[in-house]
Amino acid sequence: MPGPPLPAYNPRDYPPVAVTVDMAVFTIHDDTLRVLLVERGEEPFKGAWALPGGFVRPDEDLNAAAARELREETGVTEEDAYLEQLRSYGSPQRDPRMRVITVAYWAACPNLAPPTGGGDAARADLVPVSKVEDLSIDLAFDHTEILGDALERLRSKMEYTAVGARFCRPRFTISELRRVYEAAWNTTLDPGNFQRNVRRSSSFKKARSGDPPRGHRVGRPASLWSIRGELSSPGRPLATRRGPRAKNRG
Amino acid sequence: MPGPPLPAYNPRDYPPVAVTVDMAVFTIHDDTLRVLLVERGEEPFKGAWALPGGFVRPDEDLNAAAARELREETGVTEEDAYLEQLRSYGSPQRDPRMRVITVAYWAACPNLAPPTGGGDAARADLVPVSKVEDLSIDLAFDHTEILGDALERLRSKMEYTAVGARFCRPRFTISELRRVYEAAWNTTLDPGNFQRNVRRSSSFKKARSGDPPRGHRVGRPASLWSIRGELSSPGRPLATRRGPRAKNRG
DNA sequence: CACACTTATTGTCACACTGTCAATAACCTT
DNA sequence: AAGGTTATTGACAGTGTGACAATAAGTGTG
Repeated sequence: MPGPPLPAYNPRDYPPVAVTVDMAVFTIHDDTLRVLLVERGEEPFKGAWALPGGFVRPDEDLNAAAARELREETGVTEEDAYLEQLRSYGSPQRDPRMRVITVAYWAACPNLAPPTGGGDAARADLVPVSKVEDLSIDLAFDHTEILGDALERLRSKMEYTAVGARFCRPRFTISELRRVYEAAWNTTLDPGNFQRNVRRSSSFKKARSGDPPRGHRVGRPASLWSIRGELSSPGRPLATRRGPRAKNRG
Repeated sequence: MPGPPLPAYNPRDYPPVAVTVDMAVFTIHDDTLRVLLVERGEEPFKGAWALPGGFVRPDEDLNAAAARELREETGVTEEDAYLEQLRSYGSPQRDPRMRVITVAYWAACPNLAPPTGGGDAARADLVPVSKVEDLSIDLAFDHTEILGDALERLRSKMEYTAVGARFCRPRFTISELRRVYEAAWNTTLDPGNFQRNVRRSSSFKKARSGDPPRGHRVGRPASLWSIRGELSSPGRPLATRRGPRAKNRG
């Protein structure tokens, strides 16, 4: 927009910095909140699990880089998932090779399929987040911290937005949604109260009809719901998170 | 931590990227939420207002860079203010000179003094955020967007943390705190209800005694309060934000 | 000093929202 | 048709909230 010719910066005037994007891709599998991890093939941290990520390309927007990583790693397009920037991490020693500043993103994907080990040389897996939270698995670089921050953001965002529904397919039952919350918060929620809150929330609407939700068909069939508009809408919480591990019933 | 020698990256293998820190420094002055802006002395956007900021130094952590900028611009040390990373902005064209990725921070400062125009060549001022929100002032680069995001974060964080108190001195009256909320949310809050909520919140405690709060002494003198522990504590909201501009009374 | 005025603080009250738990509905299996 | 399972709706007590009234404790004035 500005008119006059600009003095170009000489890149060598500035210390070399690399900028990467790292992604915490979450999904619910087997009623468990999981994150996609890849095994590092090279030093440093060769053999350790890490969040998928890569360099931001010269003319690529940060969101575009994150969306590209998500697509490359999972095949999931930006349409089908919820993608949000978390924050950046830039401790001078976080990568022993050079100064690397990483912009962390997190994503919520509907029922992601566990990666087939066959494809790449790089192993990838959907790991229950509890394995990282209880330190059974130690991630490369500062990825344990990043994942912790991403989890905190995910869980808290589920309290006051409808983002939890992005773990479900476009049409879902209220029970499916409740199980998402139970998995993410590692808790148990009262079905009646949850039903009441979803029904009252302006973020959801009952689907006109729709396919019956497949699966083991037992009990009264549930009606299908979908997200109304953009999920940014606040509204009341669908449930309140007590402690990270509190149980209501059972 | 890893043992084997590492292949050093050749910086020239990666496109030149500069990493900066930009700060939205907020304070309350004249019962108005204001942000510190500086006037640009060079192209691009010469003469336009911009958020203060600068390059991240080679061996400097991001938070350290933000704290340094805060100190350089305001003299306020990290101790006296609340400082938090917002997010990063990296659109390829956001700076016409070269690829610049900026990590945005925001800060809440207690009663910052308006900069004395005398010192630097660079002019600086505490501008009411409304001037930027209603587009009376157009900021350089993508700083209008950054400031908008920072405002949203500040306002929403005030809902469920005690961060508003960081705009006050260590000891403050409940009314002072209420006026902070009223300025930040551009609204009016019921003094009785606000009092009740502060009293019930675990984030505050009544100061043993303390100096009387100076100023125009009229009306019943108020008792002094301070923050208890770290303000991250959730607790109930001190007030609920209706619309960005809703009024309760008056 | 009593009075008017201002801000702080405490109470009241109706109403909305929440969690607990019971009752009904609708389907599947035997 | 009976029993089992999940979905959905209700009933109820307890708690938090907004609106607003009442009281407390100063300041400044005639």
